[in-house]
Amino acid sequence: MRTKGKVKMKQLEQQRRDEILSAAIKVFSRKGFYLATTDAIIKEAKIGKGTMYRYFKNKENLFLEIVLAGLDELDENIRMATDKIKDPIKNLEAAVHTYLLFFEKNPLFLDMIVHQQSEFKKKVSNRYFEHFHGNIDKIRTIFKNGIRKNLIKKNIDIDNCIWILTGMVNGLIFNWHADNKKFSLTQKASFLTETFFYGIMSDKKIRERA
Amino acid sequence: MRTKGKVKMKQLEQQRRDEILSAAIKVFSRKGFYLATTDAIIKEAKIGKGTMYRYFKNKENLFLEIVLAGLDELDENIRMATDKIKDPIKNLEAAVHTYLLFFEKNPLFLDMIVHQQSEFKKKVSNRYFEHFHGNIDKIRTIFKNGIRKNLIKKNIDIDNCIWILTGMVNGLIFNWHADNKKFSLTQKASFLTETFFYGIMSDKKIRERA
Amino acid sequence: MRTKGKVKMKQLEQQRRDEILSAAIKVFSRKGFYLATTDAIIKEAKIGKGTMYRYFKNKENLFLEIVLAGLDELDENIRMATDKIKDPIKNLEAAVHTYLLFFEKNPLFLDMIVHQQSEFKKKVSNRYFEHFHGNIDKIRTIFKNGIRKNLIKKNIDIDNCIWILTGMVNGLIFNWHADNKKFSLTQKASFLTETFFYGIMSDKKIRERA
Amino acid sequence: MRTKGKVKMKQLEQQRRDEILSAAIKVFSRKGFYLATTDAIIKEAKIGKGTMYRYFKNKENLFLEIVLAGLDELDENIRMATDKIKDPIKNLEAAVHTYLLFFEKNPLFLDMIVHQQSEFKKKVSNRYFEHFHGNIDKIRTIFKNGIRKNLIKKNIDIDNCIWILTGMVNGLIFNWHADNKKFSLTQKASFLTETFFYGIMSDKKIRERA
DNA sequence: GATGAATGAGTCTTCATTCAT
DNA sequence: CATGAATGAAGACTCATTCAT
Repeated sequence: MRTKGKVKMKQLEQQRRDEILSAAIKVFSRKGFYLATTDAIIKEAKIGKGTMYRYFKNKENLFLEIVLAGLDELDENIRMATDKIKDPIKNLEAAVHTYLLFFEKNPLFLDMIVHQQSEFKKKVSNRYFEHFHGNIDKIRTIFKNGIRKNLIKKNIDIDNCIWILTGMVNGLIFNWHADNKKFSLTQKASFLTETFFYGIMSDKKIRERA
Repeated sequence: MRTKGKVKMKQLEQQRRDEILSAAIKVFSRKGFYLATTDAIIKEAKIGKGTMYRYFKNKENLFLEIVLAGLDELDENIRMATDKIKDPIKNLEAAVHTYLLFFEKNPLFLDMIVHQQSEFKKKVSNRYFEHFHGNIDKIRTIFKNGIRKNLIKKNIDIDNCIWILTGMVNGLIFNWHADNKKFSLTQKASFLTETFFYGIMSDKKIRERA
Repeated sequence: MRTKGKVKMKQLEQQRRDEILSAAIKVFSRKGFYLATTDAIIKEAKIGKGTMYRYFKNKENLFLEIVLAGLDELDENIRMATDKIKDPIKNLEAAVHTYLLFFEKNPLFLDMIVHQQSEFKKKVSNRYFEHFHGNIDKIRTIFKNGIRKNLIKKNIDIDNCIWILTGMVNGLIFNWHADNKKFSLTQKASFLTETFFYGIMSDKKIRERA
Repeated sequence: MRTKGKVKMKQLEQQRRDEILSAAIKVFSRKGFYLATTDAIIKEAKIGKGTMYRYFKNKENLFLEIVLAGLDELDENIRMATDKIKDPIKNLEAAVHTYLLFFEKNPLFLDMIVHQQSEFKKKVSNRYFEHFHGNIDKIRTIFKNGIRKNLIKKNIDIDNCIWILTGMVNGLIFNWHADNKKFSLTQKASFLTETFFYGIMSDKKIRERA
């Protein structure tokens, strides 16, 4: 009985915690950390100011807990998805799929991490993608030429190619930044394009496939 | 005469502008937008508060001008580097190289865009890269297996492979986010790994190379 | 029976009250009124928040009750100690002794009344007693001179003298403050030193003693 | 010219500082440290919130500066008043007089240090001085008896005596508290009354005076 | 044109008090 | 009756922006 009561309490507390976390994710993803106000969070969670501080030490901790919990879940998802797969290729495929799936299923989580500010961001990113889209047309033309000249696979989806290539490049930069710029970006450039063009598979494997 | 005077003024003004921009880049890259104070910027630029507001409407505008000027320069660099190159493959290679070179030469610019906060960021990113590095060991093992089984090119640099793969994945996600999540992430997954493994080149081209 | 039950309840209630008071004294004396939190008090008393508010209207009342109870006890002690003593001198001596004894036995009670804050207080009082102790050395020298010149009793304890003198002065000020500054401080100055030097006894009494 | 300008600026700054200090003294003395709000202080000083924080790091620092400046002034006053006085008795008399004069001239300063809260304090101190005044009548009677029995000087002002005695006692307690209760209160009791009754002067000096 | 003192709206955070369980 | 989760009023402090000199 007593145990039950305690469990019930814990459940209620856990539920309340989750409600706050859920509200915080919404607000953080909409506004980013700095523009998200505690007022907005408690209003979203429909609780009083003090309640938020009962469950979380402060705004920063609340944010951190969300991020860390997300990363833990992502870890666990990948671990489970790849645990039993012996074939290295399939293992990587599964990991990549799970990783992407996580962000697809938790779009707010990604927003939270990347977001800076709604209005502010728009101004930057609008202009940023003006820039990108302008170039993308050029890149598209280049790919078309490559295909026409039979350099590139015929039935390939050009837009996919572009996503992948720009993803590779931006991702490399992001990794470089996150790794405190320890390696040289440009030294990786040729390897990057080499991989993009020819992949990483061995000749034998390629021949087998053919 | 008057024109000359005006030009001189303009030059001085331009110089003053550049000094402020330079100071702002330093501060923004160190602290991120929200933790960078106007006080820190004017102190770095050795000017008065009012002067900053003579040259830039407000803090946000100052930040935007830096970003947009950077993007313009990047655009121009790529345009110049690729202008005369007809071969699509070489064109892409040049573009990628120039793109990476820009961020390598302007590390503060990247910091400015990505940065959140020194201490705060550390807490998130430490944990974030714990997560990453833990997984990277696993991935490394997988690659070794792939090489041992003659699935993957023998002399490949595994760490480069990992940088490229994680870069592809994170970059795809970043593009997806920046593009307002219009496409499905997981639907790109198989194409991503396919490209990573086999590249985008046509069989003919591959044979020629061989 | 019912009466007995009630009495029992009353006893329990009284005991509970005393426990709360005792806990509150500890916390108030450690932290002072404003920095003492109700949380700290109920934790010290090992009771719930609501219970405290059952027994005391609010934090202020709890504090007041402690002070007033203390003063009542002090009154009672003095009354009992002096009740039967007819000789005015001895009566005063007994009263003073009892008064001092009370604070000596209830150091927390004094802390409660005087305390401001731990850290904060330290900053003030450190500096305050720097000031005092610096002067005390000077005063000590003066007393030594007085003794050497046979102005002051030979076997007197100089430090005691200083305690008494500074006590007289600070106490006068404290009384003046507590009495809403109705009298003139400096007009009391000469009477103060006169008393300190020659006491209040009549010449006859002094001669008798000699 | 430039020097003058700078001096003028410094003067203006100093003046502004003094205005804030003056306003803060008023508010702190009325309300005590904890109940004094920064809002009340800036309202009293007729300045904006930020201005206060331009001149003082925070509320605590503002308070401390006032106290420490007061103590420094007090020190200096005493030093000047006693500097040239060789006679130990007269030196002490001068010091006591100057000390009391300082608090008489700066009643708000004393309030600031001693104050706790307006309304709150009243409740305590009303009751506290009920207690005192009740006893004071008793003490007055005792003194009258002492005079009637020719134990105490005939023309003495009884109320002065009481002020001095209670001042001695409370002051001793205050010193004891401030000195972290290192000595025994009651052991000082007999010395206290002895001094109160007979003073500290040598027999020779007393005889001379007679 | 340059300066930096002044401003006050806007934030986070605390804590006494209440009241449903 | 006891409890402690919930509340929100209140307060300290920051910092982008303005404007008199």
